[in-house]
Amino acid sequence: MSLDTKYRAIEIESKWYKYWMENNYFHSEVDERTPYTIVIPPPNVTGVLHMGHMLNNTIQDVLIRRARLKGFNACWVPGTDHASIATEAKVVAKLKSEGIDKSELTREEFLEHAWDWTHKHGGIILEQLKKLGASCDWERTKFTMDEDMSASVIQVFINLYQKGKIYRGYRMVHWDPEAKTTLSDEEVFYEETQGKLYYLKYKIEGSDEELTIATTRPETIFGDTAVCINPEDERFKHLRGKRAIVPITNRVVPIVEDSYVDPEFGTGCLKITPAHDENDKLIGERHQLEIIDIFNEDGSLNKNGLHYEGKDRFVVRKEITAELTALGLLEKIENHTHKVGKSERTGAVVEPRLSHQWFLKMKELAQPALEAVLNKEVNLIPEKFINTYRHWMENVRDWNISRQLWWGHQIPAYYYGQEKDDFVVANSIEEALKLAKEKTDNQNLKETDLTQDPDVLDTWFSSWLWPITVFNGILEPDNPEINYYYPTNDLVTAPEILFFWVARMIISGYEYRNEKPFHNVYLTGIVRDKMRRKMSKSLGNSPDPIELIEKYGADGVRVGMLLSSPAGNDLMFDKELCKQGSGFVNKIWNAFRLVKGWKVDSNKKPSSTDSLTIKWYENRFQQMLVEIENNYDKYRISDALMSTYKLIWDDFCSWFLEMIKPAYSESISEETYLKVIELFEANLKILHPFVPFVTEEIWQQIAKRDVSEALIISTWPESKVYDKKLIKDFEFVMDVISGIRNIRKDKNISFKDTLTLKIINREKLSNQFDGIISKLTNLDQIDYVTEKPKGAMTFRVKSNEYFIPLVGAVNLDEEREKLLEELKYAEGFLKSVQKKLSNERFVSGAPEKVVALERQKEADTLAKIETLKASLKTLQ
RNA sequence: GGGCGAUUAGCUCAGCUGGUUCAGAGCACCUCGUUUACACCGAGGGGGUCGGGGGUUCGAAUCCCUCAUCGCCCACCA
Repeated sequence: MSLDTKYRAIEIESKWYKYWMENNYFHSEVDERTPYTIVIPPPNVTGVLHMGHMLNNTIQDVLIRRARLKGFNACWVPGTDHASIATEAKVVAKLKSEGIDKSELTREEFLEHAWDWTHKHGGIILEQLKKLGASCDWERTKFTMDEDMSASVIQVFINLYQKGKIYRGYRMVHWDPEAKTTLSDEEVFYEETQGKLYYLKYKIEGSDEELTIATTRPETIFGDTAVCINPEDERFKHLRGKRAIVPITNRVVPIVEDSYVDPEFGTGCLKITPAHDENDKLIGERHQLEIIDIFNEDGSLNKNGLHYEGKDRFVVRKEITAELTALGLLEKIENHTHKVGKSERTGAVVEPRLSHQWFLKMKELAQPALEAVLNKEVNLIPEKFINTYRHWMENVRDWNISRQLWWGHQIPAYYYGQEKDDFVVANSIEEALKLAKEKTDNQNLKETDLTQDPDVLDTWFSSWLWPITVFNGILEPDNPEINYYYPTNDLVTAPEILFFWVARMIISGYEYRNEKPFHNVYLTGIVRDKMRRKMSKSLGNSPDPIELIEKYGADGVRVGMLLSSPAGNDLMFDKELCKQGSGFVNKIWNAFRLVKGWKVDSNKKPSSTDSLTIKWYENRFQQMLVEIENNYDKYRISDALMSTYKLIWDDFCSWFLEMIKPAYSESISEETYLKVIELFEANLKILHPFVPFVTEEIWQQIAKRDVSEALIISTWPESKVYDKKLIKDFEFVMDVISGIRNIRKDKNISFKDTLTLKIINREKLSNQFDGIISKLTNLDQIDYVTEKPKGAMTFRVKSNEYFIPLVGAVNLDEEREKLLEELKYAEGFLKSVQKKLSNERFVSGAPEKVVALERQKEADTLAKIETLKASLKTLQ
């Protein structure tokens, strides 16, 4: 049976994934082993896989597979997030396309549609993760709106309310007029926008004087309740205590003084619209100004907008300009670039809006979470994020947790009256009724007198509990699962959600478990295209991950993703990387094909060179293993991969297999063969986290394995001390081989023609390597000599000289030229070393070790120069 | 406006507390190659005054200052 030259990823990958699933290797139960836990950053339930997920989950899978091999009870909990705004927006859009408006539906009807949508599209992303090879414990799959998850969220809300951490406030919030909901600060992004500065004239009451005010938003004049000047500003001194007339509305408003006003900007006076600007609101509070809200929920003007009622804010901005011009109240318009806040979800320009919202007090809660990161209780990788984290946590503001949506966890507050405080917080209407009766002392209250707050909680208010709730640690804080798996080990996520999510999980961890949620946070970079643009659907520059997998194989894509993604650095993704990845997989496959094709002879005794070669690779493997482990320990996953890659490609394939493989039509001794297989298996183990499929395939082809012997659950190689001297000797040998190959190349001598090698062995390198050298360079003879032979090509390794006699092929001038060049370099080098050594201050100032090293260099170079000179002489 | 990190080969990046892992890796590039695992291969090779300038030091890619460019975070002046 012969194997394909090309590895066929698709069939093989689905075969093994199925096998792993059937045998439940991904599943974890509490047992006596040490746990190693990762909770997945739950993707949006109706989302599809993008490159960011690919990167993220590849890293998680590498970590979890390695932990599994290392004997930990590895548990990777998957799941999805209900993604309140994003999902609701999708459902609304879908309904709209069917001609249904959300406002026509009752809450219940809408939710039914939303659940339909969720069931239809939910979980697609998890199926895609399976294609990538993600070894999640699928039995543990969680959804943030599962019954127990929801109950946990509600319980936490009630608990925080009872602790006085949650309050209801009338605050200026970011309003998304398209989604008709509040946004948190984090959900708003600011974009540099070319806008205009409108100079409006306000008449002064009882005079002909006009006051010009610059504004970017002329449509908000309907909400103006004051005009403000700086008290220090001499120009407006005479206006103190007077009143101004707002254009169009002709409302008379006071002129107030506040140091907030920058006399340098615009005209030095400001119109105050407390309902629609955070700063204006603060000024309004200081001067007890009236608040006039002029907008509807969708960003159109309400009745306060007079004849503009019902028109969109941007339409009004245009039209009002015309009206103001007609009235002669528009002095001028200037271009003005400023940053405009937009909704991350819908892209709509955010409207500051006053409304009743629920808030979580953050200052105190954040304290332990801040300390945990500062004292490395929780490690951020890379560390550069600690600073940003600290900055944010020290300036944390109260968290607006209510959203004017239906899809999500409905806030468990029940209103029984019109007054501000006429509500109770409870986890059921029955309990709410009981509490309301107690609070009001009114035993006649009925359930129908109560209305639950229509708002739902911010999505992050459920995901901030994720590491706890996936193990049911809120409802049953002492259950064996949470006690065993929590705190989790590593969290792998994007730096963009460091504050949204990571910081808040740390906060809730300390609040509810009195313990961090994870030891380490690995922050990946953003996946960008070659032009450094963030990969996004709208730009259309993101490849479809599934297509990539189909083209390059999951193993290939995994390697491609990891080849260039140091923690915290953005990844410039290029399909070429996947090509390199699949090339690597193919290389491994072909190495197996080679070994598999050998004729094995049980009667043959292993040669001494074979034994030596095996000994070398065993030691080299150990040396590289140290490096690989080291990279993992520092979470340098790309480096760990690169070290593994080089070990397999260079050391194992290019050197080891070439050294060990039997000559054409010859057989290999069984003992040697078994050793090679053993080493191959060790390779497979360390490769497995990166390329799980091809390694399992080869593993299973090497021998018939029963279910308890699959590679995925085998054991990571043990670290042993290794022989450095042997490795050094082999490096030397490799240099010799390269030297011979160079001569073949220079002289255009085919590999088929044998050569004779003569050696002046000053380094006393053992002749036990001769077999290896002649095998890889096709020598017919090796002679140890003391005199340089005539008419030979030559090269040196350290002070050893190697000669290959070639009749008529040696060009003496060329040789001399080369030698002279080498000599020149050596002499220059010597000069620089000696200069250093003759510097009194170097010798006395530098550490002894360094000086000794320089002296060694000097001696070595001197010896080399001698050799070169001797060689030159023989050339004369 | 405030803070943080960057700038090393054509590209993506390593270079820890200043001195043989000090100028590196992978890819790309160029040359050569039907050596019977692999052209998703093999053997070679070119390529950087470590962003500019200054300083500290016997010695700087590495420490300090300064300028330039880029990126991120936070706040936001109408």
